Amino acid sequence: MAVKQARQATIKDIARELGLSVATVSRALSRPELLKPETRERVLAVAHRLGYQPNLIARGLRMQETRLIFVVTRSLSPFFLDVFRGVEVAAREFGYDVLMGHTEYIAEREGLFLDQVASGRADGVILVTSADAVALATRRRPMPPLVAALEAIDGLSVPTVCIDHTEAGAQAARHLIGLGHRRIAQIAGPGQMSMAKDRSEGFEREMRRAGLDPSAYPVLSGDFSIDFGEAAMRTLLAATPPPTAVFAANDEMAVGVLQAVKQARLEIGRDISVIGFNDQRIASLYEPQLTTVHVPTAELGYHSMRQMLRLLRGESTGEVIVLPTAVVERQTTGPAPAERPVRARGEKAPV
Amino acid sequence: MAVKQARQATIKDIARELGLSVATVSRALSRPELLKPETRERVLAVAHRLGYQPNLIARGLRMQETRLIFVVTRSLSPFFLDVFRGVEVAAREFGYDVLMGHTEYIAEREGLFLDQVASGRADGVILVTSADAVALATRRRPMPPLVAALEAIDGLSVPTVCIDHTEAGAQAARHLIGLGHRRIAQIAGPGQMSMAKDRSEGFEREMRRAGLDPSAYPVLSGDFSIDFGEAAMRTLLAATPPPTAVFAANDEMAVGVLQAVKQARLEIGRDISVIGFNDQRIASLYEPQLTTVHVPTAELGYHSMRQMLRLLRGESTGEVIVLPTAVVERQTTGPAPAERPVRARGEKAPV
DNA sequence: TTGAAAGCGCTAACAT
DNA sequence: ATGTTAGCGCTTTCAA
Repeated sequence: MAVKQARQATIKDIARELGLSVATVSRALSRPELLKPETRERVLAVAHRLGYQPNLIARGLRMQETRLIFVVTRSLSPFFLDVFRGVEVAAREFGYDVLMGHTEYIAEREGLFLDQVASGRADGVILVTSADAVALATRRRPMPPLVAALEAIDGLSVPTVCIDHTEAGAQAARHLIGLGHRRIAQIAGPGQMSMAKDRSEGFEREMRRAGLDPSAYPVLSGDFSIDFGEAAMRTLLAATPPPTAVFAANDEMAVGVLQAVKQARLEIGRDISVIGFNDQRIASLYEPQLTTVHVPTAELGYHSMRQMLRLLRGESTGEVIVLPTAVVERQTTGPAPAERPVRARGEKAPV
Repeated sequence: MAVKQARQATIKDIARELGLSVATVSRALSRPELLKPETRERVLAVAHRLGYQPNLIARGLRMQETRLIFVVTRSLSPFFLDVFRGVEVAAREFGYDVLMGHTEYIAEREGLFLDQVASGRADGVILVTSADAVALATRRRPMPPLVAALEAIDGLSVPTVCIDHTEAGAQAARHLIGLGHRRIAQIAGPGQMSMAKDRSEGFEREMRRAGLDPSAYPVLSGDFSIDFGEAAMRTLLAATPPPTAVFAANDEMAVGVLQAVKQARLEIGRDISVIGFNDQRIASLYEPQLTTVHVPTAELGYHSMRQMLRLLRGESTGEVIVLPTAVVERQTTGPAPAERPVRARGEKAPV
């Protein structure tokens, strides 16, 4: 007696089996208080026996909502994972599901995720760092619920949860300058990313304020990879005189810098100070432990989801939340080394 | 003239605008060859102008498929990310989408993802490491399309793409033994994870084969974290005599081991050899670079997705694909240190 | 080549 | 307290 049971049970199956209407079965599942307890029990029992699972597609079609949010990142680095975890916490609090997708730095794939929302697969997307606002907004009517995390999307006014990248860059500079460094180089992020530019600008602004020339060393623009950091540092080390301190726009590049410094047999934190950005796990894991600008990743995610929820309820528009950053001082930065005196501008050489 | 355009356009809107039936519009979009070219063009033009996006929910309801696959992992470690990337490659080749979710080691959350499939949100799930087969299979009728990646699911016969964890453990042991080590300790993975047990067993089997006692040192069962590895190693270092080589069941614990060795001011690769497992990025990044058992993560993902596709077409059942592993020798293992001679069993002491 | 109509599984008015 | 009915947006017979 091969019982054919290949199909998922539906409320119709349950209704038929009990001689009830589908409406009653639906109510038993979603608004049990409306039913006579006995009926409710009977329905639930059969539902359980049949292994019933509500068809969320059908429900979504009817309700016009999925209670699903997509988190879209550019890559799958551990950094974004931390943001995602924060999103999840908030999502779970409010009965939403979250799934993660990534674009591999292909700008148009951001749009594809938005289309998924337009297609009813999710209620909204949290975009952690966006590439191309113009392409995003164009040809998308209406614009699906969208919140920007980590950085604002240029030219697009959507709820945003970010950090002040400019100020964070300035913090890095102040740390180094406060330690007495004057020959300071920076390794920036990708030139097209506005958050990379902001960090860079904040950094340079602070250098100028301290009377230093931010272009004394070439500002190398990297791809956030360890390899790039290493190569860049080799270049910087070849300068005469070499810098005594380096700011790398993320921790991975900073690790590359450290590798190069080690290879050059210089002492980290003494001959050369290095500060990173993000405070990823590798920062405290690497040896020596990396001084870096802490970014509250999980909080970024958490508040992004909260904003999304508000947006979905029609409560919020274009609001910007800025989370604080701070330098975490560990082992890779120290006082500027004593040196044969280098003249500051306008200062006279001793006789 | 505030144009109200809050709703996504539907085929109905397009049909109305052109005085066509929804059927024709639908065909223009999905089976254009059936239409008079001119009509097709008109439909496409309006669709484009209205920013039309097909409602995948509705289509899914009708077609009973989503072309979406969930990849479910226990945690969001970089290791699983690599597997996910492999899945994506295969998915894209065949016009599927993939989204990633994780269970935070909560066994029942695996079931929730399966329920999502039963609920029509996705066509199947690729489970990268499963906790509880029994709970998984119970009360789920019919069983949604499922493939196991990385390890087989005990007691559940589903398509599987894995490595031979037992053999991989044996490879680690052979490497150490081949280097002349005889005082070898191991730090195993979580006791409930069968893949952890398998690695452990393979390792011990090989030790016995070489006449060594695998329980000479306590086998510590950890949670795959760096901290555990470090603590475990401190324990092992306190033994007299301490081991000259250690096998850690993943790279993170191995890194913890290395930290402890450094703190003890012993030389890695000379006083103590350490071998890890997985060959994650940190393995080649850490200093010194970690010798480890390479696991083909991306391939694991890629083939899992291929299996899923086959399963969805009704082509495959219970097939198991085993991918090869191999020791990658780097800097943390070396010849066993010369020592005051320790007698092998039955060997006479010199007079 | 196109249209009418049914139906995927569910929920919510609106009856009763 | 429960049933009837319409409809979410789409695809697909079946007819014309």
